[in-house]
Amino acid sequence: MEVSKEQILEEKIDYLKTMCKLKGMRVTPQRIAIFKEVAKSCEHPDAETVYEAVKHKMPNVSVDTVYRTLSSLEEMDMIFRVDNQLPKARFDADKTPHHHFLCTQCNEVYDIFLEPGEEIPIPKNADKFGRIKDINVQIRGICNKCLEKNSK
Amino acid sequence: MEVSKEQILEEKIDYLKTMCKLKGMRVTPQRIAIFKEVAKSCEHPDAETVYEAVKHKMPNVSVDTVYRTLSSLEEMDMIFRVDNQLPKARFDADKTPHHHFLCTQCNEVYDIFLEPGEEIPIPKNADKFGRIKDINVQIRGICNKCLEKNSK
DNA sequence: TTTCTTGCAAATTCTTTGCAGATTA
DNA sequence: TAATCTGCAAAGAATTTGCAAGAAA
Repeated sequence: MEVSKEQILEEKIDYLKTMCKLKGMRVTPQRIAIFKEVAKSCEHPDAETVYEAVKHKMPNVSVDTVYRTLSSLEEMDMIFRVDNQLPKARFDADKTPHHHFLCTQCNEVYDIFLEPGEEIPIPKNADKFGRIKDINVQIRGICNKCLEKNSK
Repeated sequence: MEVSKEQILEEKIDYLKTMCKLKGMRVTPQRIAIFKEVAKSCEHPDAETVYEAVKHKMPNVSVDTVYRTLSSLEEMDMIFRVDNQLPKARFDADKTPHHHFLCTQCNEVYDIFLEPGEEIPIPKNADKFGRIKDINVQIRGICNKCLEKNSK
C-alpha cells in the first residue's frame, strides 16, 4: 500500500493545525504555506528561499513574516535549524575529541568529554558525500541553570 | 611530571607559528594574541568577547581584524566554530532521525540517513548538563562536487 | 623590497522590531 | 469581541570589504 507524498504532506499540515490550536496559535494561510515549503523541500532551504517560494502562491507575504513564522514553527518543534542554533559564532581551540551541549534557552555551550573507551561512531553512509574532516555532535536541550530558573 | 597550562599554551602557539610559516602566512602579534585568547578560554568565546579580551593587551586592534583572524585560524584548522558553520540559517522539517554532511567549501547540506540498526549513541556525560531535547550530528568535510572541482 | 596584514570606515547581509490594520477563534 | 497575526517600514546586530598605511619575510 503506497502513500503518496501529497498525502504525507497533508498529514503533516493537519498535525500543524492541531499543534497550533493546542498552543493557542492561529492557523493562518501564511503559516500553512511557509510550513508547506519547508516540509516539501529536501534542500534545507534558508529564509529567503522559503520567502521566494511562498511568494509565488501568495504575492503579498513579507520577509519578516517568513522569519517570524520560521521561528515560531521552530519553537513548536515543527521544524528545526540544521545549524546556526546560536545567534552568533562561537569559537573553540580545543582539538581533543569532545562534543557540545547547547542550551536552547540561554545559548550557553557546555563541553561534553567522552568517557574512556566511549566513542561516537561516524555514520556508515557519511563518506558517500565527500571527504570527512570531522564530526561534530551537538546535544540540544535545556541546561540545569535554566531548568531551575524555570521551575520558580 | 606535571605540565602547566602555560606550557601547553606556549606549545600551541609554537605550532601556530609553524603552521603560519608553512602556509605562507605572516606571524603577527595580532594573530598570536587572538589565537591565545581562544586557546586559553573554556567559554567558547564569540568574536566580540575575543576582541574585548585582546584589546586589553593591544588597545589598537580592530574588530575586523578579529573577524578576519578568526576566519583564517579556522581555515588553517587551529580553531573551529562550535556552531554557525553556515552563513545563514537553514531549515529542515524532516523529523525522522537523520544527520547532516556539511560541506565547508560550498556550504551544501546533505542528509545522512542511518542504516537499519545503526544508531548514534548519546554521550554518557550529556545529561549532566540538563534535559536533552535532541542530538544533532554534523559531519564536516568537502563534498564530492567540490573535491572534483578542486582536482581540476 | 615584496607580499601580506592591519586599522579605519563604510557597506553588506541576515534578522528583528514597532505599529496599525487585518484576520482568526 | 478579544487576541493574535500580518505587512510595511525602519532598525538592529553580526560580519565583511576596499583601501592606504604599516609590518613581516
